Amino acid sequence: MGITIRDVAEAAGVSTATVSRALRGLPNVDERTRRRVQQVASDLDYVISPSASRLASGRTGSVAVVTPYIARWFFCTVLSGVEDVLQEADMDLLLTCIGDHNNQLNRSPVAPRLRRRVDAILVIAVPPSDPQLREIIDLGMPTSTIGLTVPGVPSVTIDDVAAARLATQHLINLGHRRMGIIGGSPSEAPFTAESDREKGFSQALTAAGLDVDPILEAFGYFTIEGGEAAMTALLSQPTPPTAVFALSDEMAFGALRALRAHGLRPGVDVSIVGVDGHDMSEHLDLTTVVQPVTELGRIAAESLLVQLREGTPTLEPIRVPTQLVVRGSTGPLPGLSRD
Amino acid sequence: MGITIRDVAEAAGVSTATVSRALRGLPNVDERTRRRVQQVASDLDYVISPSASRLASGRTGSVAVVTPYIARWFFCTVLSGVEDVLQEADMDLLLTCIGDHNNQLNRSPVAPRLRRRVDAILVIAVPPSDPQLREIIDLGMPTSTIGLTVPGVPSVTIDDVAAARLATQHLINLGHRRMGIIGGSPSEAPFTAESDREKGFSQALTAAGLDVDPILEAFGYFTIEGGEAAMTALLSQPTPPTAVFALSDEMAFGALRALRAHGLRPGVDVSIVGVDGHDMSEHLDLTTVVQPVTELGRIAAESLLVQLREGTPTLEPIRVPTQLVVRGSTGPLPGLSRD
DNA sequence: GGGGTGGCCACAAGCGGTTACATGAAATAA
DNA sequence: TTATTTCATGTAACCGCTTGTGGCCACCCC
Repeated sequence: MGITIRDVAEAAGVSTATVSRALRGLPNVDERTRRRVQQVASDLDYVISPSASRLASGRTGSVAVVTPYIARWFFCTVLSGVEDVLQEADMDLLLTCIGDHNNQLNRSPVAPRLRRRVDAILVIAVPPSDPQLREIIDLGMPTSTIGLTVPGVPSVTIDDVAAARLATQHLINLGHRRMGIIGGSPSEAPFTAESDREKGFSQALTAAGLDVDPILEAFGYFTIEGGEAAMTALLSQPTPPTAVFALSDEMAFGALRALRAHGLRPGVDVSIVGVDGHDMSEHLDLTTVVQPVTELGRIAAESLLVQLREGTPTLEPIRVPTQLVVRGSTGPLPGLSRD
Repeated sequence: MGITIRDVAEAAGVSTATVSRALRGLPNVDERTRRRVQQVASDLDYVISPSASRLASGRTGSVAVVTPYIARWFFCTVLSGVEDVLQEADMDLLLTCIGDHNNQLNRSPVAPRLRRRVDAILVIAVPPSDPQLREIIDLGMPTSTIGLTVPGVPSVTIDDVAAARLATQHLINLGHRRMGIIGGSPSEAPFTAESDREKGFSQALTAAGLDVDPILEAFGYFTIEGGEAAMTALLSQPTPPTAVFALSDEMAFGALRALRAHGLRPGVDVSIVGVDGHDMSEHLDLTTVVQPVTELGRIAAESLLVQLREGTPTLEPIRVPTQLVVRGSTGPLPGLSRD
């Protein structure tokens, strides 16, 4: 039922080899021949068979995106940037989830789902210690990571340490001294972002001559509910923090909610700052360090395409700048004289 | 560099045909032979070449998901359900965006991105009048839609009319009489959900003997900002509504924000109800009609797989039940005597 | 014991492209 | 003029799997 390259060749009066070259824009084809072939192909409504092309050439023309979550803001936003670039480049995007997506364990080997099916792989924000990540890297094909850095593998991230410092310094500048932090999870399989942001927090405090009080750290597991619980825990301290740095906006949303539940006003009684630039942060009036997430995906996809074309990976991690956006959830230390 | 079926055949002392049948679980293979082949294949770390298999069999083993947006709650949540099922079924998921994703126009033909590359297509919530949707249907391959219904094409949706009735009836039951609605956009290319929900709204009002006042309809374009603007417009009426039905949770979020900006308390001064069951709705204390979005994707994928296996599409639309979840954003008509 | 009847398997012809190599003509150099 | 490139195109051997056809053998039934 399908038109084949042979039909086009016949109709154009050339060999299939010429049709192949003409349609793919290869050199050594007479311009008039090329145009004739293109015309015939489009008249016949010819569509190349990807399977045949892939089999013969060894290239698949597709890129896999591997992610631990699909239905979470950061991940689907990255994905959307990636999709945009890949579509532009006429590449297929093969999407696959690993890890415990949707709270279900999914630890089946990922390599068989990828081998021989794609030319390159893009991995979004999994913990560097993830065994499935190892599998992927061991496949030895062009790979790039987004939101995490693995030595020897190209990556695109923000400078998480700097972002956290920025957020924390903002709180320090507002006069806060007793600073809390809402982390991801207690050390097991941390994301790169997680440990780096904690590091930045500590650095900023230390630089300002402040102590890092481990009692003021709670864990929110990067969810809203978790953030709420963490904030509640912090508020139940004998001397609660006056300002809290949440490692992600979603946890900060939960924290805001906990504040409200305690009758405390964000930015007045307690300040909260997040990291992400989540869509909702503006609407919840959250101060946050914005990272250009769509761009992260776009840049990673683009650099991967370059790598595919040139064969030379960009090994130095690509760092994308962030920006502090001050909103109502942060304010001066209560009782601080400002007149 | 890759191990081929020939290597396996040699090592197992059988023909490639037998290897092919053995590994795919086809009948007419001796159990002992099958086991031997499987053993050899796994010893050799053999991975079948999808391109070759596709070329020879004509089946691609992949399903396309076509969506107008990736980074929006409804769409990525559906996608995650779809991915889950497809992965389980060992099918590749080819993701492609159409329409104006990320506010950029993208009206390039979608058929060439799909033809010969997938066995079936899943389309998420595009307007039924979308020309790209026509293209897809005209491809004539197994197709199913999620969140919209096209005559003759299998679909999975909620009963949008009923959902809207449910929401509206809830407001009526609370004593509200002057009801506003935040719609998508003024009539041009409406989503199925859009027109159906408007219909349900009208039905409920009419059934309660109330008028549908066109002045109390504003448009929010399914975004938070749009919802906020729409609510602001409604509030500027000489006689603003006491309760508003928003066609989506995201628009309802915007409406809540507009209320707050006007110093009005949701559920006390003005009631707001949405549709979706968005992740954030609980945290924003929004009353909403919850639709099981992940399930929508899951069910659609499953029925598509059945169709692929049996060859018989389920033509009657599959309707998934919804549920009204009452939260703080709706309350009795202000001034209504309740003692 | 001859003619089914199945079960298991090998043979080999595709599937629809890509690409190394060959060819021949025109252009250029010697 | 002849030898040498250069360019456009054709030839044909794959790429690695699937599947229709047919062979062989064991078993069964009259």
